[in-house]
Formats: sequence, structure tokens, C-alpha cells
Amino acid sequence: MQTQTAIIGNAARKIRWTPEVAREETKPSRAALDLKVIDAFGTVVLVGRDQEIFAEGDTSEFCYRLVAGAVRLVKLMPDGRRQIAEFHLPHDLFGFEICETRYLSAEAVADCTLIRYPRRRIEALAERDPEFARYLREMTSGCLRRAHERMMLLARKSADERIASFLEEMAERSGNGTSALELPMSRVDIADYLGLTLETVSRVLNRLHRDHIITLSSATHIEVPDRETLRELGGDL
Amino acid sequence: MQTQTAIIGNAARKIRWTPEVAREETKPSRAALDLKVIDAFGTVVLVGRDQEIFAEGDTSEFCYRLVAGAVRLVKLMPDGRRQIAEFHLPHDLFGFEICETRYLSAEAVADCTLIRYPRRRIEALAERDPEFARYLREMTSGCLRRAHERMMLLARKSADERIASFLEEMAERSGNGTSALELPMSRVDIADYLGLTLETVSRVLNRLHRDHIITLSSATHIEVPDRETLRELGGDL
DNA sequence: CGCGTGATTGAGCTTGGTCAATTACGGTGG
DNA sequence: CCACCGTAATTGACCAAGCTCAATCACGCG
Repeated sequence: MQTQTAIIGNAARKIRWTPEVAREETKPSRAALDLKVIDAFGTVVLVGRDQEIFAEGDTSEFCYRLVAGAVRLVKLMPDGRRQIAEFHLPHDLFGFEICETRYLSAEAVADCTLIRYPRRRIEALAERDPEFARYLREMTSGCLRRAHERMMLLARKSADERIASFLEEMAERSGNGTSALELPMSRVDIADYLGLTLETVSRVLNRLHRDHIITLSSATHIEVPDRETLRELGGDL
Repeated sequence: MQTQTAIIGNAARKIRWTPEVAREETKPSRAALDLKVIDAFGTVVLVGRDQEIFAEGDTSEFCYRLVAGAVRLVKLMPDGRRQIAEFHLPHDLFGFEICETRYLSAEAVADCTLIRYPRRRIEALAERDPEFARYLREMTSGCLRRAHERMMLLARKSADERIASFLEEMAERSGNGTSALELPMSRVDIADYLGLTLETVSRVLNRLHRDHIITLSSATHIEVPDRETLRELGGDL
């Protein structure tokens, strides 16, 4: 069980945290069993919007499970060009890679509830529990697979295809069956995730709206009546 | 010790294979110890230029160590757009990710000598040898890290920066100290690795030549007098 | 109600892609 | 040894997708 609560950033006062929040994360999945085994190490952490969870160059002391909110993994070039390597949604684990110092930073896209695990103890567990070690390997393999998919997107897809793929991915991952989709991230974040500019993101999104492929009720709330159409537009057939 | 030799493709006759070839792979490194432990499972495999080692959709039956030659990991879109996820050079291991079926294919850029390991036995070893399991995790983590670096390149770097980064990477990895660099892959392959067209690759390469930043003795043989300059042009400072 | 951030929209412009012609090169056979 | 051939690379002229710059709009919050 989680025994402590830590707070990162000055936005903690904005968060209405209840014990229920932390419980929301138990989702029946292949991973459920494996995760129970590390719950004992966990500390609940609240992070305000745009606060840093860890930074490029930090020593990799913790890894995380996202309970509520959204997280972006950011890579910066010296001149400020930005690339978002990954968005994490509730139930995702991140920061588990083996590396002495972080090569990208993690930031809260929205106010977040996280569970934080000391990497030292995770590593120790992996050392004596082959099943858990394999689970970690599966996770990293999954990340790698998605990374390869993203390379294809970044290297070869048109702006329209990138947006369609993105919406399809988000609809899939937020996965609440309905056609409603709430995007927690800004246009800039989407652009930096897809290798575009915010203007292009905005234009394509609004064009899709005009063409009745999606409905933009507000900037962040999107209706996706037919996910299949999006898949087609995404270019992967 | 390797006990068998298998041959893939019709180009085997072109390869002059001697026992020495297989020995060339022992390179003193952090990994050396871990690798000895799987050598017993290995089968030497010869693969001719442009032959497929495994294909998207195959069940992941083997993983590989490259002894000589070069390998590309390729991802295709239904309409034929192509993306090279990774080039592998001698000493690299690949195909170790955990996934039932391959989501990209591996092809020989040049005639290759490989050692092939049954994944079943690798997995079994990981199950009972935590140190080896950790080594596998480190490898996958390393791949993921490079994948993130490539995302930055594909999403945000100019053509010039991509080429410079590429040359720097190749110089680093072939790592024979000298300024000479032999590129085993074609312009098309380079383009598909960097998210460009072959024309752009050619243009930039020849411009760098004209500006005396590199010397193109032939299409594949490149001199890199000052690697530091390339690093700067690569944009990562 | 007014302010500030984020989103939208428009008007050129630039980078890299497309199409096409030409050149270089490695291998083959006379 | 050299002429020939097919592939790969180079180079040029043009084009367009998406970027830049800039103005305007919308919405949430005090």
C-alpha cells in the first residue's frame, strides 16, 4: 500500500485529491498481477500542470505510474526546438528504462496524480523475480515498437495523416468506447508530438471539422463519429 | 561454439566465409561476458545482399548478432512508403524485442555473416539468469534511447543537420579511429533512414564535399577530416 | 467587464520533393 | 584490355506542402 504522499510544484493547492483518486488506477489487464507486486514501494505524488516530474540530465532515481492526468516526455535541442517523444495517459508506466541519467524530461500536461517507485527497489525486484523482469522487458519492447511507428509517422506521413493517426491513437488509448474524446494537451504539444507547427495542427483539425470527419465542440473536446475513417486517413490502411 | 552453418538466399556462393570471420566479432566490451553465455546456441548464417533475414508478420523465432556486413530494419506502408528504423553494423544484436510477430523486416544491406539464436532459448536463459535478463533490458533501453534521438532528427532537423548527424553517427559507430568512412548503404537507404529523398541526400552530401567538410572519394567512401565540425552541423551542439 | 493565454485564420515564402535528363561506375563478355 | 550495359548517383528546373509572420478571435478567469 502507498504510505506517503509527496507534492511536486506549487500547484498542489489546485488539486482536489481524495483517496479515491489513487484507487482509480486498478484496471484489469495482463499487467495487473505484476503491478500488485510493486505497489508496496509506491508513493503517491501530485504534480501541477506544466510542472516537471524529472528533467533531462537528472539521475534516474524513480519510475512512475500515472493514475490521473497526462504526462509528456520532452526532448529539447540546444536552440529550443522541442520534440515530445511520448504522451502518457492514466494507467501508463514510464521512466523504467535502464539509464543512469535521463535523456529526456517528463512534465505534467495537466494536473497529475502519480505513483512513484524507487528504481533501486524495482531493479532489485527484477533481479529476484524473473516474471517481473520479463514484464519490464515487455514494456520496454512495447515502447520501442511504438517509437518505430512514430518514426514512420514523422518521416513519411503528411500533416493530414499525422493528425488522423494521432486522433485515432488518442481515441484508442483513452478508450472509453464513446465517440467523445478529450485532448488534455495544447496545440503546441500536439505539434511537437507530430513534428508540425501549431498552425498546421489547427488548420488540419478545423478542416477535418469542416469536412465532418470530426466535430470540434471546443478546442479540447472532439467527437469522433467514425474511427474507421480516421484509420484510413492515417495511411496505415 | 557455433555448430552449424545455415545459408539464406542465393548469394551464398558470393561469400568467402572462413572460420576467422566468425571470430572477428569478439570485441572487448561490457557485453562480452554476457554474450559468451549464449554462444552455445548460435548458428552461423550467411545472407546475400538485399536478402531478407526476417519479414514483417513473421513469428519472432530467432534473434541475431551481426558479425560482418550491414543490416537494415525496414518498415513499409501499404502504399510503399518506406522507413528504415535502424542500421545494424558488426557486433550489433537485433531482433531481441519481445513480440509475437515482427512488426518490421530485416534485410542485408551488404553480404552478411550473422549468428542466429533461437529466441526460445534466449528467453529461457533470461528466465534463470537475472544478469542476462538485465543485459537484455539494457539493450532494449539503449535501442529506445536511440529511437528517441531519431525522432528528434526526423521531426525537427533540417536536411543538412540530418546528414551531418548521420555521418557523425556512422563515423562514431564504425569507429576505426581513422577519418575514412565506408558507407555500405545506398542513397535510397540513407534517404529512407533520414526521412528524405535520395536526391536531397545526394545534393547535401555533394554540397558538404564542395564546402570541404567531407571528401567524397567515391559514392560510398567518405573522408571525415573533422568529426567535431559534423557534430556542430548536426545541431545537438 | 476586461485581460491574457491559446486558438484560428490569412498571406507570402522556403525547404525539400518531384520529374527528368545526364553522368559515373562496376561488372560482363567479346 | 576495352566496349557495353544496367544500376546508382548526380544535377537541374520547377512545384507544393507546410512554415513563418502577423492579425484576429474565443474563452476562461479574476
